[in-house]
This record gives sequence, C-alpha cells and structure tokens, in this order.
Amino acid sequence: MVYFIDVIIPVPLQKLFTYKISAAEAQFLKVGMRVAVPFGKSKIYTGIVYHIHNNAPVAYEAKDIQQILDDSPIVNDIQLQLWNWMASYYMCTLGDVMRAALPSAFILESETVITLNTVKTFDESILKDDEFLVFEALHHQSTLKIHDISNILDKKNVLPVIKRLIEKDAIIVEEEVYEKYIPKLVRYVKLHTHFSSEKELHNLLDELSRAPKQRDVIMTLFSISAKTKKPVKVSDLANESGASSSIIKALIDKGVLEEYHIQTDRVQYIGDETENSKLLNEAQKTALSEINESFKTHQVTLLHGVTSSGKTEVYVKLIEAVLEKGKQVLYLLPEIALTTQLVTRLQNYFGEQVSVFHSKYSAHERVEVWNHVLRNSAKAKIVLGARSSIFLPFNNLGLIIVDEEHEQSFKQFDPAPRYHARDTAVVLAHMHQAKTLLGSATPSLESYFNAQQGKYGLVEIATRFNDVLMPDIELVDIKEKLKKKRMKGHFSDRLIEEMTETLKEGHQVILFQNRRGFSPIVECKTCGHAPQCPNCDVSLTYHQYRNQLRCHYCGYHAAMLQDCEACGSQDLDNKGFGTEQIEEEVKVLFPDYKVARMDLDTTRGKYGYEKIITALEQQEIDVLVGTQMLTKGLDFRNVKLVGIMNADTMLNFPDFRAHERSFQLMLQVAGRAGRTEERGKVLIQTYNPHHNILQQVSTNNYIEMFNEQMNDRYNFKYPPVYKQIKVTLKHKDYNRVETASIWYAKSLRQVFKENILGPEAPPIARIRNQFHKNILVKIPKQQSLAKTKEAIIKINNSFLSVKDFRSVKVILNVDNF
DNA sequence: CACGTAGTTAGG
DNA sequence: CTAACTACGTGG
Repeated sequence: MVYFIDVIIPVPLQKLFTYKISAAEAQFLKVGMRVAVPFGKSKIYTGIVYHIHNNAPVAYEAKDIQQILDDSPIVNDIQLQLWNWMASYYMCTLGDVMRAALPSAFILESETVITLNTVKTFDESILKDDEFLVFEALHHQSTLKIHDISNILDKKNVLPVIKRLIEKDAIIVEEEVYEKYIPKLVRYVKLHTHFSSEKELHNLLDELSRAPKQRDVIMTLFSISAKTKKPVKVSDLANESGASSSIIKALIDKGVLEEYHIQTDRVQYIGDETENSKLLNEAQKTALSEINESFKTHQVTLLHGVTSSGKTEVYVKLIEAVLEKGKQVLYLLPEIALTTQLVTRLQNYFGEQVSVFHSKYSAHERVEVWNHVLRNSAKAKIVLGARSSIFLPFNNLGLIIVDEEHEQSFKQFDPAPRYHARDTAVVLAHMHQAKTLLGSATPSLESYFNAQQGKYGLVEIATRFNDVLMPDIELVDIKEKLKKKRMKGHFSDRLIEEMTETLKEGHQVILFQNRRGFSPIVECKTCGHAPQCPNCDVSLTYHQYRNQLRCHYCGYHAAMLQDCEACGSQDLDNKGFGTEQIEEEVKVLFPDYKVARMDLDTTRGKYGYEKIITALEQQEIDVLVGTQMLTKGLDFRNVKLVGIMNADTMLNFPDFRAHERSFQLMLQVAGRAGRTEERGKVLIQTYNPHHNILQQVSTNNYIEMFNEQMNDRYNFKYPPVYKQIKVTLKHKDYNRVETASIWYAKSLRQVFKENILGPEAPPIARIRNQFHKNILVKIPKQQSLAKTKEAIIKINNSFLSVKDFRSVKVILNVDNF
C-alpha cells in the first residue's frame, strides 16, 4: 500500500499539494500535524496535513516529505473547517488562512546557509574580486546567509557569485530549517542527593567551613526551600544569599549542588487571590436573564448597553456560567482596548484562567497561549484577545463575546484573509454549538439590522451604572464663533470656559482630534507648493516630535524642509491641524496644567499606551489630547469634560459609513465623560451644528440614527441591505490598470448588470508607486452569494489569462467595510 | 560577450 | 509567495 498526504502550504495558491509518505509515517501522521516539505526548486516549507489517503497523483510523481514536525496535531478539525469556510467566504486560499492563523513560530522556513568547503584545499587566485570578498568573509564567520552576502557585496543579485563559488568548490550551500519556538527554561538548583543523609550533610558543612561564602549559599538554599517548599531558582538563590554566580557555579562544579531546568511560561499571571464577581444591579440582572432567555432561541444575541452601563459585569456572570460547564470562553476585543484595564479586571475575577492574546505578543508568547488552548489547559479557559484569537485551537468553546462589536478594527484589510473577526466568530461559535454575544454602546448597523430582522436576539440596557446621568452634550457653532472673533486658535470661548472651570475643580479634560501629526500638510506661502510623497499621491505630513515629513501610506520620511523645494522661499506654513498642534495650544492656554498626547506616535512600544493611561489614572495628566484611541472602552473616574475639536472632518469623509462612524465615535468619546456621580459635559465644535448626526449624538438617539441611516442604505443599495465585494486592481503603469479595470468592470456588468460600480480611482490613486482602481459589486439579499463568488472567480480567471493583465494585482475584498 | 535587470512561470 | 528561468538592454 502506498500512502499520500495532501498538505496546505502557506503560499497564496489554490491547490493543496500531495506528498508521498511511508507506511510508518502514515501510521504516525494525523490530520492537523505539521510536516516539513520540499517545495519548488530549493525551498523547504512547513505544511499542515489536510488529508491522508492512498490515491497516487496521476500527472506527476509525488515528492517525499522531509520531516514530521509534531507528535500530535496542533490544529484540530473544527479549525480546518473554519479555515475552509474562511477561504471560501473571503475568497482567498487556504495557504493565506494558514499564514494568518498559525503563530509565526510554527511556520518554519528554510534558509540557505553558506559555509566554506573545507574538504578541498584550493587556489585562491582563481577567484574574482566579488568571489574573494565572500571567501574571505567566511574565514571570519563560519556561516553566511544570502542576506549577509548581499550586504558584503552591496548588491541585490548575488546568486551568480554564489553559483560560481560552488562551481569552483570554494563553498557549500545547505538549506537549514530553524525551529523558531524555543521554550523558556529557568535554572533551578538542589542539593545533590548524595548529601541527603544527616551524616553526609554534616561532613559537607564541616568541609565548607573554610569556604564561608559557599557555606552561606547552602544555608540560604535550605532556608528558601523551607520557606517556599518549592524548587529553588538559581536567580533567587543568588539574590537571597548575595553570592555571585561564580560561587554557585563552583558548588555545582564540585557536585555539591545539582542544577536542572524547568520549562516555564513567558506570560504569567502574578496576582492576588481572585475576588468574587460583583453583584449586579437591577438593570444588569434584567439584561442577564434576557440574554439567557434569548440564547434559548438565538445563536447570537446583541447587547446594546449605553456607555458605562456595566456590560462587563454581565459578561463576567455569563463567563462564570460557561466555565462551570467546563467549557472555554473567547472574549474578543479591538486590539487597542485590550492592553489596559479590562485585562486586569478579568484577572481579578478569574485569575490564572485568563490568557491574553494580541499582536504585541512575541511569537514565543503566542505559541505558549496556543498550546494552552490546544491542551484545554486550566490557564486558558478564558482567552481575551484581538481579532486573530479566533484562530486559536479551541476544542470546547461555550461562549464567544465580541465586545465593542461596532469597531472596524475587527476587519482585516491587508493582507488576505480579509476577514471580519466578528462575523467569523459567529461562524466559529456555530461550529462549536456555542453562543455568541455581541456587545456595544453603539452597535454597527449590520448587527442591529440583524437583530431587528430577528436573526439575532436583542437585549438593551438603557441606564448607566449607579444611575450616573448621561453626559450633557453641547454643540458649539465655530462658524459663528469665528465671525464673532471668539476663537483662540482651535478653541472656542465656550470650550475654554468649560476647560477652565473643570480644571479649577481639579477634574480632568479629554480633547479629541480626529487626525494625527502636527499638521497634515506643509505649504509654501509664496508659491503654494506642498511637498509630496515620491511613491504615493499624497502630501507629506509634518511630525514635530522628530521634525520630519512623513507619508502615512508607505512610511516614506524625510527631514523637514528648510525652504520650499519649488521656489526656494523660506516661508513655509503648517496647514490644518492635528493632535500635536492642539497639545501646543493647550500648553499656551493653560500653562499651569499638565498636557499629554495619545496617538500612534506616542503609544509606540510595548507599554507606550499603558504609560499614558496610568498617568491619566494617577492624575498626573490634566488634559489629554488624542485620536480615535481615546474611544476604546477606557474608564477614567475623574474626567469630567470631553471636547471634540472638529466634528466635520469625520462627517465629510467620503465613505458610505462616514455618518454611522461619526455617530459611534462621538458617542464613544462622549462616554468617557463623567463616569462617577458628577454629570459629565461634552462640547462638540462644528461648522454645521444642524447636521442630523450631530443632533442625534446630542440627544443620544441611536434609533433615530439607525432608521435614518438604514433609509439611505436602502436607497443607495449599501450594506447591510446589500452585500458587497470590492475588487481592487493595482499596477505601476497607469494605462495598464486603466484598461484592465475597464475590461474587468465590463465583464462583471455582463453578469451583474447595474449592480456594478466603477471602475473608480480611490481618493489616493497611487500608493507605493502602484496605481489603484476599484470596482464595487453590490449583491442583493436574494442573490446567491456562493453563485456570485463563482461568477467573480470565473471572470477573474479569464482576466488572468489575458497576457497583458497578468501582471496586474487583483484584490478581492468581501464585506469591505 | 559578460553581466544585470525585469518579466514570466511553476511549484506536488 | 519564492526562486529559477527567460528575454532583453547596457557597457566594456
């Protein structure tokens, strides 16, 4: 009998790849294990076993696998089922999904390593300059990577050089596979068993009387192990005894102490005893029983609770109930809300059972969480994670909570799979026959729509915790203020008044500005020239903290100009405004108070975000200026005033969801104000105070906003009424994308008629030297999604078979919102 | 002709 | 996606 396996390779290819395995391997291998396989001419990839069978491929000879990498599956059947769903729903390959799903430490790749050929001695004089450089470098350093060689030679294409060196027998190249995950080992010591008897011990101590320091170490070891009754770490022993590591080493060398290693987790919860969950108030109790009731008839329930209504306590009760049944819980949050208070809060209740999973974790840390979940370990009963945690190997999920359900960061835009974690969570929960709870103070239209249609259950909490009043929201007409000369920079007299009063009372202020950077563009006052990004169709933005010009799209940066590139004038102006400028203005207006800023620039690094949050909590900051980040579920006791500097930029954003987003954003920011007894105040500065959305924000009227927006969605055939798929074409040659996109749209129109929009150039037509064109496919509710995708794939295939179009990159984005 | 770059194609 | 291969342009 011959055996074969079909393997998923982490490359964007539709097909699975078949390899030959031995009978013994077939006996051992299971679906979901990793194998190292040769792929292409010279690479070795990590693949996931998808299928084990006896059907020899007809068209080619299958290669052998190189190695089996696991003792047991690291991916379970439900995951593979989810991967399949994802690949087909989001129109990408299983390879794409695999890359996103597995922690990178699981996906090892081979790397070409170059070493000297020591077998033969040979004449250096036959080497050319380039070759000699490499040859000599290898005498200093035993191995080199391809990358190192291109650095040494300072050129891109080094393969010909390497090829010649191999031909001359000067070097050897090998493919080396690296196991990327290394468990963290901690060194422990114990007294050698040799000295376990009283007598031997006495002898030892006598012997050591001439080495007092070593004797001390032994005594300390006794006292530590007596105190803790646990194995003793070398580091603890060194600290307690004050002995240097060389003294300990001497004892180990003598055979008095024995050293050993224990594998430890990188991520550990160090906390006190867990506390009992809080008692719920009436509104929360009602909500909890309504949710439980709703789950009897619905797989998914939407919890719409106003800001600070105490949704978390309700979640905690639900989690407790699921844990009691011995099942796992996944708690999904937007990335940004994760690093803070909520983690601590849940750990207070559930202690060690909580594992956290997000993008700032290292590859090693992620593997550890993965393994805990895989083994259904007690340390990962509850996983608190960002969007990618839907990929963890759950085997017994009971509940998924998607908090801040409306957040767009649950959708991955680039690279594929372009999935929405909320929607994927619903599918995943279904596969586990688990329930999904979506929570938000400002639900997305699609979720609320689903609830209205009866697809989801709906539970509402209308009052804030402790009956704190909703903040008082005031709209400030800055057009009028400007006319009456009542603006100081970007601050209206009303905002200054309120800030002065709030600060005087010892409360804190948050100012929200919807753009980062000091000023979006730099403009020459003489000729009007604004420096542009060389790779993208955007003006560069000025960043004061590094005195740099930066492009937000490709990361290009250059030093701030001294004079205009076009006319040489030194009169350069910073136009528009952002968080940095607001910060500057606050410093001038309120010199006696501490101002801080929170945006992408100031929250870089692993704990950048926490530092600012803690400073605010400890009231080291009086005024915090920030971007969207401010909105994410932070709970500050002492913030009484929130100022929204300019509501218009977001309202006028060219996107069908601009209004919905603005509503959500403003209400979320407003929710930061007055979370204790005192009623908070929110000032919204705008040129257009009569805008419907602003009126709805000021009266906190979600339903009115929902109805009005849904009306627009009906009229213009937008989601959630219609589904949509966005096709993006990219190429560095403008004319090529132009013709390609016209061809593509025309083919789509033949099938979908008037439900095709475009091709259109996006607002930023060129990014990283690639020209973009978008085509939108609108899909009516009654039209089969599967058939629509089939048709698109068919068109896409014939598109790719046109020679001229093959170099055009096509991106399919399902539910591109 | 040697070399370098850009485009093309296959991968089991 | 990656690497090998191919076609073509440059410069000695």
